[in-house]
Amino acid sequence: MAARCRRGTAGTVTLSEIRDEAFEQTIRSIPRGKVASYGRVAAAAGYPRYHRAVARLLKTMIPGRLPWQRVLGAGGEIKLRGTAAAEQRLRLKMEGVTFAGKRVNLRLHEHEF
DNA sequence: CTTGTGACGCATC
DNA sequence: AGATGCGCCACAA
Repeated sequence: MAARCRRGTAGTVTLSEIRDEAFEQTIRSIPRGKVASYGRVAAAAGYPRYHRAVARLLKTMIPGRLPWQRVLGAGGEIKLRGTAAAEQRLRLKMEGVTFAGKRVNLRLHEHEF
């Protein structure tokens, strides 16, 4: 997939856009019923230490095109607040993801990249 | 250029 | 379990 450059202003592709692209693909690679932490997604995409960038992406994209619900905090904890957290939890349960109280059973659902 | 803030992560208390 | 502190990166003011 190398013929998809040219975006942003005047055909330039920023590094952040490249990372976002990698993050998106990585998130999409998480199969149904599996989950991964922000840090794991970042590392799997080839950018360790960029976990915060992953969080920022998910927040900004506000996507219906990514399985955002499969991205959790380290330890399988949902890092959202209020209704959003409830929704994520519901969507995960619909996929068959089981919870141990407040957190996901990573032993069963953590995705290996 | 410096600060503050954030869907974060990890060690420590 | 909840609170703090430090590290990390991006971005707005």
